This record gives sequence, C-alpha cells and structure tokens, in this order.
Amino acid sequence: MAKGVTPKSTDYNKWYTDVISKSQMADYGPVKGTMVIRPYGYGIWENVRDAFDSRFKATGHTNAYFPLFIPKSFLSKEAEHVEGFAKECAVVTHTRLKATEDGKAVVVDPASKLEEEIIVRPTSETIIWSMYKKWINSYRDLPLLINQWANVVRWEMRTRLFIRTSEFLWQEGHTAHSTKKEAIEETLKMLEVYREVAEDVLAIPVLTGLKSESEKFAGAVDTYCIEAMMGDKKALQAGTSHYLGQNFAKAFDVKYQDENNKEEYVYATSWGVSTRLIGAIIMAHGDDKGLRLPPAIAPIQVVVIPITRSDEDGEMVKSYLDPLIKSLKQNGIRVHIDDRKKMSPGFKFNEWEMKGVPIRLEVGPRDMKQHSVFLARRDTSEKFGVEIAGASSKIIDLLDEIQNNLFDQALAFREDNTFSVSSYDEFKSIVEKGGFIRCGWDGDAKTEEAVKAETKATIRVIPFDEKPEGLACIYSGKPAKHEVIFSKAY
RNA sequence: CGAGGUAUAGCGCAGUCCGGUUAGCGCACCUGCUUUGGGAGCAGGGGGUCGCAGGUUCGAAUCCUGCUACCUCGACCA
Repeated sequence: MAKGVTPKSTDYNKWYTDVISKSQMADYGPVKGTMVIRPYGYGIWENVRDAFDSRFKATGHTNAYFPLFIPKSFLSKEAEHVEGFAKECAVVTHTRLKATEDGKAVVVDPASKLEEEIIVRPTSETIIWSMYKKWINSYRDLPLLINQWANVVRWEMRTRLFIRTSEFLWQEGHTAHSTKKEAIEETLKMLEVYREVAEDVLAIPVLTGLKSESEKFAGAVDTYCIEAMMGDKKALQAGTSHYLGQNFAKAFDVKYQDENNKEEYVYATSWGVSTRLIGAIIMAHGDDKGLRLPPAIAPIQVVVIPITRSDEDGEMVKSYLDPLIKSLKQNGIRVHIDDRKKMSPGFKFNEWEMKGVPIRLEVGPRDMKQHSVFLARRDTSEKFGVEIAGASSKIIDLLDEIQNNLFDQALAFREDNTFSVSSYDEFKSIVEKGGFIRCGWDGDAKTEEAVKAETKATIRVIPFDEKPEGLACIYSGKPAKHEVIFSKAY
C-alpha cells in the first residue's frame, strides 16, 4: 500500500476515497451503496450534529422520532412528492425468511407477503403529516416545531462515500404554522442556522439563496439552500430549507381553527442537513497530506507525541506535561496523548496529519531542557517551539486562528474561482475548467435545461444578493430575470 | 438501467496469451532483538476452497459456457 494519498491534482476522486479510508473515517458496507461510519468519522459527525442540535433547541425546536416504515399509500398523497421519490424507494414486501429444504440457505417465505407494502422512508414528510393531522386542531397547537435525527434510504445508482449513499444519517425539521408569513420566516431562519454552522463551525463559506424550479425539493413551494464550493471547484448542496406552503396540509387534511372559529389549512416547512456535510468538510479543507479539520468539530484538537528513548523518559515527559494537559482539558480542549510504543514518531506525525488533527504537540528531552514544547499547525504546516509556561493559552488562541484560517482559505479559493462572464463561449470554457459562474438567466426552465444538456452545469442557487437589473441571459440573450450561479455539481 | 472493464491473502498487484512441481511479490499482521525529533532495521512466522457454478483435459488460477459482484462512463439524484 502506498504511504500517502493520491495527490488531488492527479485524481481528485481517488484522493477523496483515499483520504476517507486512510483516515479511517468510513468503509464500504457489504450492500452496494452502503457505508460504515467508523469511530473517527462518527466522532466528527457527533460534533457536527451537536452544533446543529443546540441551535435547533435555542430556536424553540424539540426532537422526536418517527418510524422508519411508511405505508406505501402515504407517499402517493402529494403528487409532486411521489414523483420525486418513487424511483428510489426500498420496499418491504415480505416479513419472513425460511430455510431451504437442504437447510443451506434462506429464502423469502411467500406466505408472508404483505397486503399493503411498506416503504422505507426516503424522507419523513408523509408520516409526520399523518401524525400532525391528529395533533393539530386549534391555533393554540401552533406553531409545532419538531426535529428528528434519523437515517433515511434512497436507492441510488451511483454512490460516493458521504456524498451520496443509499442510506445516510440526517436531521429533518418539520414545522407547522398558522400563517404563510410565519412559515416563510421559519424557512429563512433555519437556513440562517445552516449558514452559521457551515461557516462558523465547519469553516465552509456558503452561498445562500433560492433553488430554481427544476432543482427544488419535490413537494415544496420554494427550496432555499446553502451551496459550497469543493476543492475541485464543483458545487455541493450542503443543506436545504423548504417552504412547503399548504401542499402537505392539504394532502393530509391538516386544518386548524383560528380565533374566529374558522378552519384553515396549516402552513409548513421542512429543512435538513446530512452526513453529506462530512464529505463537504473533506473536500473543502483537505490537502495532499489528508484531512484538515476545523478545530470546532475535530474529535481530537491537540495530539501529543512524546519523543522518548526509554521508559524513564516516558515518565519524565508525562510529569513534565501533566500541568499543561490538565489546563487544556479544563478549558474544554480535546487532547489525545499518542504514547504507542511500537510506532516511530515520524509514523505518528503522518498518521495524525492524515486524520486532520489541527495541532500536534511534540515533547522530547530537547524541549524539556529548554522548558518548552514544540507545536506544528496542520493548516499551514508551520512548526515552532513555545515556552511551556504559556503554552496552554497559546494553544487555545492558535485553535481559533486555525478555525479562522481554514475559513479564509476556503473563501479565497471560492472567490478566485467565481467568474462573471459576458458570452456563452466564455461560459463554456469556464465550466470546462471548473468554477462558479455568476450570470444572467431569463428565468425559463427550458434555457436552464439546454445549458445543462450542453455543458452539464446547472443553476446551483439564485443568490439573495442577486442584481439582475441590466443583465442579459447568458444563453438566450433576453433580459435576465435573475442573476444566478451556474456550476457543475455533485 | 445501457456501454466497456475487472475479479488471485486484509489491501495493492504478478502469474492467465502459450494448461504441467508445493501459486508468488510488496504493504499490513504475529514473535524476538536493536531502534525512536518526518512513514525504523534485522531475523523468524501465520494467512489462499485463485469471485461462484458447470464443462473440456491425465492434469485448470490459466481453455470453454453460464451466473454474480465490483469499477469507469452515460441516464437519475441530498
């Protein structure tokens, strides 16, 4: 096995899968398209999850859990919704297996065929709205603000670890409101939560705005999104927030009585982010040495590598470091001491760099003599010694600096690779070499489709800060209805 | 689901064209000793129904047929 990862410039896709397997984040499951999230990857997810969860709670939401299984009939209640998901649903048709005659294999027991088939949730709007019908009667029951953390299944043809797998973990918020205004406010509020976590916690700059009609969620009136640029200059949809109008309320007959005793359908939102964000972290920050994790979500923020020649050295290093480690832990810093005997320090350096640990702290006899410790930054590869006396606060500051620097680097990369164009030829050449294109669009779905067919670029987002005035559509030349971001995407 | 490719140890591969000892190499793994500030060295060791099922042959990883899985590229997608 080669020692490092395939360089990004040689083969980006290979680089991506190399990083995941060598950092031990995930592995392939036995069923095609499934993924095992290994402890290191799951530790990252737990931190990502907690960052969102605390903000959901702070904005008044509570968690609940709805079943994995949904009656097949539910999915067909909302016409666009069924069309969007029908092609990728896992269906339960039987409930038993039995051994074959020779006892060597198991087969489906035909006698156990279900009357009504059950689908495995690709998303939970339908089952949740079937319950909301029971729970919502009066305006006093609103707003209803529920989130669930769950797994969902979408039977995918082509999969990619974290980015697109048949089963994935996510969070789906489902809210019900008495007015359209309030529901739209909720949709935008949660989009803002997504933006904040993406940028401040994951250090990934995102564009925010509206999806075009063809890219929106099946069943939504409007889909808003956060859209990020990956290291290969392709776009990744990192989170979506949907204003669902009364579509699901009508499909599931969810009405409330207002103060005037009048019945009305409720207004809905749903919003989700998934383990796809782990893929975004890898592709937004990773380099040819492996992962680079933002300190805010790194399972280990500081890895300590003692450089010792004997057991006595080991003991000395331990007592030398004890106060510093204690101080870091008291400040909530996640520290890990790698005192494995069999591995050489060089091996450990490479391994922890692969795993993206923000700061490495080395201590050997040389440092002890100088009353110092030796630090290495993962983001910049800078190395330097610091006095052990002030090391704790230095490290805490440095973690902040690394967090900010990762964001700044990703932002600079996106800005360097975002272009305004004035001709379709120019448009095509930029799509070819990669990047975001900001340009006018006439608002016609046919134009969007033609561009996609010719270049594979799609409208990623109609940004909130669009300025379509005076722009012409890049394809048709007609006056632009919107200023949009075109790019190839995952 | 359409086109192409691949399948040999945990991983990466050679051997297949042209059938013939006991199927080999690198990494990883185990044991021991020496090492340790950028992927340590030496010595010894374990691990394979050669994807599955048939067939041809005195003899099959190697030839033939069927199946299955995976990969790449298209259509579809958080």
